[in-house]
Amino acid sequence: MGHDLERSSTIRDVAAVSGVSVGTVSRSLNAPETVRPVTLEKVRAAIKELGFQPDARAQNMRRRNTLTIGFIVNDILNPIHAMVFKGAEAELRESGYWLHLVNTGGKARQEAEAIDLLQHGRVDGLLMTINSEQDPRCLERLKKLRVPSVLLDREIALETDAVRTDHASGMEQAVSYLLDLGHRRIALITAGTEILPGRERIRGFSLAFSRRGLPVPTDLIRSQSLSADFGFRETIDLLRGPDRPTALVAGGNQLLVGVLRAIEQQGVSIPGDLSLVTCDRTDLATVYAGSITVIDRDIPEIGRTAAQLLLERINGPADWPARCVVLPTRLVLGRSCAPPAVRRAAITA
Amino acid sequence: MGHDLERSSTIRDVAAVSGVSVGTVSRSLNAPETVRPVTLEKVRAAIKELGFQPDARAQNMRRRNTLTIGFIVNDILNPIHAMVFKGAEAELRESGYWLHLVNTGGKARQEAEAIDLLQHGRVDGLLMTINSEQDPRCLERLKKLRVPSVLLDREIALETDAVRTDHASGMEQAVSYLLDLGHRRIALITAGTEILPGRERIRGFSLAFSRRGLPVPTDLIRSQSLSADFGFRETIDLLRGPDRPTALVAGGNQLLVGVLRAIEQQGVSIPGDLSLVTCDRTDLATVYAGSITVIDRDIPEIGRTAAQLLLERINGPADWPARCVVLPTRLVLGRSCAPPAVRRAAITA
DNA sequence: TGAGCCAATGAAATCGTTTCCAAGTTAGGG
DNA sequence: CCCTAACTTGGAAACGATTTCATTGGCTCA
Repeated sequence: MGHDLERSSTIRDVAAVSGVSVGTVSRSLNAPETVRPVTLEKVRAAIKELGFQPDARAQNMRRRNTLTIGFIVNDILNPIHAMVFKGAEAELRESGYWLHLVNTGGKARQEAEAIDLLQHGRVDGLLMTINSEQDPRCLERLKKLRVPSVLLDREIALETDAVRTDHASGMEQAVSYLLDLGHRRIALITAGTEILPGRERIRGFSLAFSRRGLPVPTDLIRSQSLSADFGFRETIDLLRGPDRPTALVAGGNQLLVGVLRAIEQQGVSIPGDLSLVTCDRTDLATVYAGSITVIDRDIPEIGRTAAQLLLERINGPADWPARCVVLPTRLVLGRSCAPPAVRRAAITA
Repeated sequence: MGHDLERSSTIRDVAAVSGVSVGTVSRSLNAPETVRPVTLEKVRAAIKELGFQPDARAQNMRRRNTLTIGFIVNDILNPIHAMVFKGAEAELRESGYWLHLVNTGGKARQEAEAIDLLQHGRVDGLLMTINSEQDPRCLERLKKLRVPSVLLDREIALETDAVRTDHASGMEQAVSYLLDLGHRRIALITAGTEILPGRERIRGFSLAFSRRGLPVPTDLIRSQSLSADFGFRETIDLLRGPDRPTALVAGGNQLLVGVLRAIEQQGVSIPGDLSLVTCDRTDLATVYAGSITVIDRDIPEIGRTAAQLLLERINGPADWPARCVVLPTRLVLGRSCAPPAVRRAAITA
């Protein structure tokens, strides 16, 4: 390996070799237009000869920044988060930033800890999908945050820049589509109301019914978690229950995994026995049953937008008011929806 | 937001408040057993009063490390990479390290650039899945790498620590299983031979045939890329071709996406018309057709192992010889394989 | 030819820690 | 009671860059 064997050269070595002062070397690097061409040439020759590259640690120290952004996320395995990350990274790398990725597993303690540790000179800014919107420990940390930050698809009781998605409209549109097809027993499985997407999706779901003067099938709303396990459990329960739904909306891409597992296990045919809508166009959603109807959104755009907000906040004046960008959704039809079959349950209703 | 409004307190402020020298404050933090209990108490009180936390930039500067590891990867959206990341992160965070995640998109230029820029004090070590095993630019960079590094599932012409997977055995086992079922026209779609997994999978594939004295169906080997698009194209081609295969191995998890897309499009039934085996247990693989038979491996373990190798390298003597750990695979049966249907092609054969 | 100005450069301070060294303090043994 | 050894502590020198300030030198213009 041989790393660390010979000390790497410093700006002082370059100065010595090129016969100028360290200040001049520094200026040659950071403001070459202020140094005489002939001097610049000497310095550059020395730099090349020594293979010099400035030490990032020393630069961070002196410049009082790190060109690093912290990206705090529940689970990078979730393709949504990975796509947001990619969007943000593409944007930030252009401005010379690196990303610290921190996986919290959604646990409040880990989240609080991450926020804490990333302070004090480790990062210049933060992009985060905090799951514990109400957790007092996290809120306290966030309140005394000393670096700019952007919150992704979450809402907290603080003035913070944020990028959100209009989940409510998307859900309303999807449910309206199902209602148009003739469905009434429509089920929704989604996150708990402690996080924004859960609240918004339930709001959109209910709105679609109430706008038409129809009663909201509250017995079919299962709102607790975004995990595949929860999706599996609730789908089984819904399929086994009396007066079972004719349509189901998986309100989360991980939930879909559980929902489909249950559907496979129960031998339910899509869209014959059950119409299915999901959120976010993942591989699974595009492949299964020849493609599932999906409430789609431009995920990388979330990351890009967040990155832009953050950069503006970092470079702009500190006293700007907090901004919140809400991105749209659109319904992309697949082959997973059809009018409900006329079944006993439907007739007796 | 109010960031950066008041300068945060330094170790000097703490020293002033507690009435001791900066050296003592530093020792209170880093070697509390060497400072008198009563002094320690004073210092701790001052720290609490001021809300002091040491500046990471200055620590990095002085200690000549950053407690940061670079993780260079093709595409974090690939669940395999995300899982490896999680495994590595869990391990490294325990030792106090953070991870810089860099997405290269697999382009040699980006990879070379990432290696370059992460040098010189930005990270203490590197975990990477370099795609351009042969790219001269990358090789050159890697050769003069000044930080410890571990290569993931790749092979380069350099002495480097590495973690690999025994793809060949896994593939041989899978193909043997298909041969046992009676298949002879078995197709393989996988990466090009410029990267290790491609070479190894083809080797294992061929081995299974030759061990039984059977001719290797080289016309059914499609080795070029791990992308979904390639999987789609080649599957369509294989299905349309004369004497079409009765079994197919998707040699890569992203390839599977394309393979399934083609299968859905062509209305092929699994396992009725075609037996299917894939690599790595992704959501798609566990859900589709009630679960696909898979050449499985413990992915997080790759990350954990790599992290351990790296930590040992960082803390150990610099002149250890390079080590290479090869992790095993195992075949997990799903519902995607069956004996081949007796078709015209099979009869004439 | 000399005053004045601008551009280019060198020297030194600085960023906030850690760490080395020397000095001061305490305790224990003779 | 003194001497030595072992603890504690303060002061100062790093770490490697950036940046300020002062100086030098070369020009221009009167």
